[in-house]
Amino acid sequence: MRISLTDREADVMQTLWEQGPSTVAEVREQLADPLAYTTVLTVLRTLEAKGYVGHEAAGRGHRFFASVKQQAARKNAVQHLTDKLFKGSTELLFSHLVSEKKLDAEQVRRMRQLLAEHTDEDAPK
Amino acid sequence: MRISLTDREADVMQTLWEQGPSTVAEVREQLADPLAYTTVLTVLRTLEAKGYVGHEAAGRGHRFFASVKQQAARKNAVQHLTDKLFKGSTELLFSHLVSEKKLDAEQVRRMRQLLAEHTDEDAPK
DNA sequence: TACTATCTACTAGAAATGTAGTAGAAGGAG
DNA sequence: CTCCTTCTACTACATTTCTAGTAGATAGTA
Repeated sequence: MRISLTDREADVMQTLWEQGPSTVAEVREQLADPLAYTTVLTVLRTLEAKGYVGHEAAGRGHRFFASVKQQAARKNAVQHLTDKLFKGSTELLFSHLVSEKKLDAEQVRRMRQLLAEHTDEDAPK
Repeated sequence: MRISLTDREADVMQTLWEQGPSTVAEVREQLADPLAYTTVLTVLRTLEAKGYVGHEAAGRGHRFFASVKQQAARKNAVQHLTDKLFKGSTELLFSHLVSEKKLDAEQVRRMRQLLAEHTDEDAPK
């Protein structure tokens, strides 16, 4: 499934992923920008229409929940970015991250660690 | 300067970065999707209005050129993605790349190489 | 039961995005 | 000089994104 989120939609999905199933009011409280109640509801409805969110009755109102995984959304977004600005090359993106971001020694260490783990999995011997 | 490109704008910028200053017709030829001549011109005008592109007279027509660096655009886009879907954490993005993308041994080797170079620069001793 | 707060459904409208047509200028071909 | 091609400027319009208002249902409260 292809997942494409607008900026605002990403904000809302983020709260659902982090907080779990939530009411409109709960999502609204979590958002950094002050939006009208109905605005949040509209975004949730859009997400539901796109199939990324579902809802169930909860007392007087509804409780919304993410129906796509955060990892899937991340994968799609990274792929999109890679295609559009890095000629489809993950390595190019990686190289950009390493050289452009000012990483301190500790960060580099952790990244090396991650890579090392991955290498071991792929090429155990 | 903050740089935000739409999908189509990114396509056009890509040809300008790769091919250098180009006429509308030249940009059009480079694009993967078959767009009307005027459509390409419109996108270029939009980019110019945003300040990402400039143009100079060239015979009967114009020659357009990128006035922002590809690296700057990449940086902006990566930052945006990181903020929206990775809680602002470059490390989280990195970790996603390493674990989600199926990297072969050779790719991992090159990435380690890149990191190693970076480590040396930052912490020579 | 009447009032008030809370919620959803429906509607609305500005701005951005994506694509393209039309008119008209200009230059080369015959 | 007239015609055809090429190119820009201006206009147009559907779709998506973003934000929010209004109407009406519902449920707790006095």
